[in-house]
Amino acid sequence: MPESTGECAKPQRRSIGARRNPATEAAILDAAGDLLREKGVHGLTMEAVARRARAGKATLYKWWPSCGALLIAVYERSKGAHQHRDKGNLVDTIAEFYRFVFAFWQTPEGQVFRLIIAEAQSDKDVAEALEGYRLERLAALSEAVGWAQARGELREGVEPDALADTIMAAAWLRLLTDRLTTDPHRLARDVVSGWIVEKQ
Amino acid sequence: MPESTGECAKPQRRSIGARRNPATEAAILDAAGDLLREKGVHGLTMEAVARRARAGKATLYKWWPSCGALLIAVYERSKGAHQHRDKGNLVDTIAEFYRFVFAFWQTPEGQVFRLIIAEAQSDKDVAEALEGYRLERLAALSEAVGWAQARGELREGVEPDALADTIMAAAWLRLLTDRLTTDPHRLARDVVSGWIVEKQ
DNA sequence: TATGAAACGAAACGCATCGTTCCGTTTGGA
DNA sequence: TCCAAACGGAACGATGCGTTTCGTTTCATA
Repeated sequence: MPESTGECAKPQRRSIGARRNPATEAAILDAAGDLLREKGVHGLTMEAVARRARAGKATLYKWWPSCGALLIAVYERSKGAHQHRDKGNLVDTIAEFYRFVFAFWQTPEGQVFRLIIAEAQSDKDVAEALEGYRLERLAALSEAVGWAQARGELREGVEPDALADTIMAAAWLRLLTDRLTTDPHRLARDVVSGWIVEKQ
Repeated sequence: MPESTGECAKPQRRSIGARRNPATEAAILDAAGDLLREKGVHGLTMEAVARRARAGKATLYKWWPSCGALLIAVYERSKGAHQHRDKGNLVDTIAEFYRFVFAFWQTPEGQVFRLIIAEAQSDKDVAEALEGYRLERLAALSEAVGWAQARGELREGVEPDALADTIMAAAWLRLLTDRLTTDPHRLARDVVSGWIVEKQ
């Protein structure tokens, strides 16, 4: 008895002429995302994605040359970009940031991010995409730190970029070592409060 | 023409009776390490290791049930454990720590560590081994921070464990984002100096 | 001294995925 | 009108997977 290949009830797509079919792209990314959530990284194979999306493997390889490219595309579709808001003091601002990313990273969509980091350690293309995303988020975080600095909240000589790097490092370590249940506010205090000017 | 399978000139080993052959273990770990260095993670397959070590796959699977287990074993053989030494002040102590790990992580042996972190994101056994190692190193680092605290160097309320976590996070982030050339002393200052009591 | 147990290399098994290559169909754009 | 490009589908050989079987070697036990 042939094994079920998952949901294939969708009406089969066809070429819509000499141009890319958006429905195909969507179907493939949907399939890839589902497979990731259901079976983890090792379930994300080109074969399985093609089967599930009812797409030809040639089509898959044309647009996403590798498994890593597919991984990136899946993440790009669902990545959450935290909009930093100044909570009046740095600790609360960073705590809010930690609260957001920890919550997001615990969702099926967010779980993909840790796989991206992992894949980046051996896939140059993924590493490049990750680096771009990291710098983008670092800039946003650094800006938030800058608000505190402008307010005179920070000790002299503190560089927002360096502090933002440290803040981000703490978040990544929690993600990679399965500690996303860390209390966000306490972590923010442990990482940041040393750089705040002492109250008189 | 049959393709060369690498160095197989070694005299073939045999059973030495009803006990594990140390030469076999060494040959396999050597082969695994070489493959890792030469071809990266994707070059580390059970097939290739067995071929290179002139070992049976059954032997391989008996002692290392998975690729992850092999990865751990390779790392365990060569892992460097930094012996923290108090340099008189925390920044210098941590700078020395960063200097050591960055240098080690840039060696072929040390490069394996980033692969371990990557593998741990999808392999439970590797994650467990990594967590053990992390806690061990965290304890050592925390102890070094404790020296500074005992000396009265730290601001009140600083918890050595939390600070050590932050220090380690900064190191991991540099490893995972290819920034091991970061200046160790400057990084130590950026991460740690906020927690030092202000000089009068 | 005889026998069983365990480790070893080697070969083969069926299965899955790889990345590529064809094919026939569909349809937009020149 | 016709070429070009995208599409699904099927097949290709190659490779790794994890397991099994075989014949061997030698230690440990009886």
